[in-house]
Amino acid sequence: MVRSDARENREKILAAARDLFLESGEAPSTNQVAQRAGVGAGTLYRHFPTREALVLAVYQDEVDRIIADVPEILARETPLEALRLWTLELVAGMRRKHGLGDALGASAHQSIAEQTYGPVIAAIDTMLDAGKSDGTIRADAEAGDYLQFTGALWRAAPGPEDRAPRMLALLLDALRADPA
Amino acid sequence: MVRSDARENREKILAAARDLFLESGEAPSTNQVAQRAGVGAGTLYRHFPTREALVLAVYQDEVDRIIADVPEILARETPLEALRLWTLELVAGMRRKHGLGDALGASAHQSIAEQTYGPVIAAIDTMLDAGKSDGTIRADAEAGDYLQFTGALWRAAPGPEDRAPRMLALLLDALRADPA
DNA sequence: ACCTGAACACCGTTCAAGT
DNA sequence: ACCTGAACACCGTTCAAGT
Repeated sequence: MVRSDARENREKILAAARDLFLESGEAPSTNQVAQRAGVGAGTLYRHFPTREALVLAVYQDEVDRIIADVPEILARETPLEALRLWTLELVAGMRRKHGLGDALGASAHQSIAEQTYGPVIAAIDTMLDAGKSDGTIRADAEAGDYLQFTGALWRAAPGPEDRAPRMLALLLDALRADPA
Repeated sequence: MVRSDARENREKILAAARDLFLESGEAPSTNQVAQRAGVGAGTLYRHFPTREALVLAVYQDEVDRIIADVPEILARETPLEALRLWTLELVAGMRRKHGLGDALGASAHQSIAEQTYGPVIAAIDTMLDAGKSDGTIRADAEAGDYLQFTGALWRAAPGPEDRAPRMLALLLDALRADPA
């Protein structure tokens, strides 16, 4: 049985992590998060056994929200255009949450990627398959490769000029089926 | 005047950082590096005022080595093929040094990217320009966008199967000039 | 059952004291 | 001029003691 105070604490911790990150743009320390949430450090570690688990939970939320948009976009746009619009959303979302994983280390990053991998791949596959069916997307396009490429898009810092839209156009050019 | 012991210490510290990283695959702490190099912590900070500066120095070495290969490759290969071979080298080099920057944080990552940016862009431009001149590479190809995309290649973990060669082929397809 | 918060081992960095 | 290494403030994580 989960006590209601435990459930509330979990939410308070997640909210504190999100808020602190939004305020500073830097990944907050676990002790900072616990203090902001008004709980002891041990309580944080009861709910999230490791810093990685806490960051993962925040990411998962964002990714779920973005994935949920796919059916609607695909219903009203052509497959390639749906892919373009959705990818811009993904890029914006990843940029929002990015710094969170900064203090994490390679293996932690990888396990986070693995946890969120399946659903995102499924979302991309939905759009790729639609394009392969109507002949607008080349048949050998791979969702895994595509996802990997999107990483390059949100890492392109939008300084004076955002490279992402132009890079995305180039990438979609590569995916377009030959008119042959 | 730089004393010879100071010059030697600089080299010892860099070598220690490289060795420790090679052994563990994880970014070593500055105190670990100082101990391995056989110098005090303060000496390390005299030569590299910040952890970031130390990591940057190790990266710079690797990048310089890779850039130096461009003229030779371009002399014996077609521009697109030179770009392909050189990019595979870059991917291998980046994968070798990657974990080093793990503990660094977004702003440090960015300043490292900026420091190494110019020479790498120049190297890519050499190859792109060669291809634009002979009409094999589309005229609107951008070195900055290309470099950004290569980040997605070396981040593609070579697990059971390395995605990088196939992703690179797709990317080069996009750069190829229309036969129109 | 769940919580608190002092404590642990470690981190990057500093600085007084030495040569 | 350059070096050493103890010390500082902080980190992620643990665990005895409380309710």
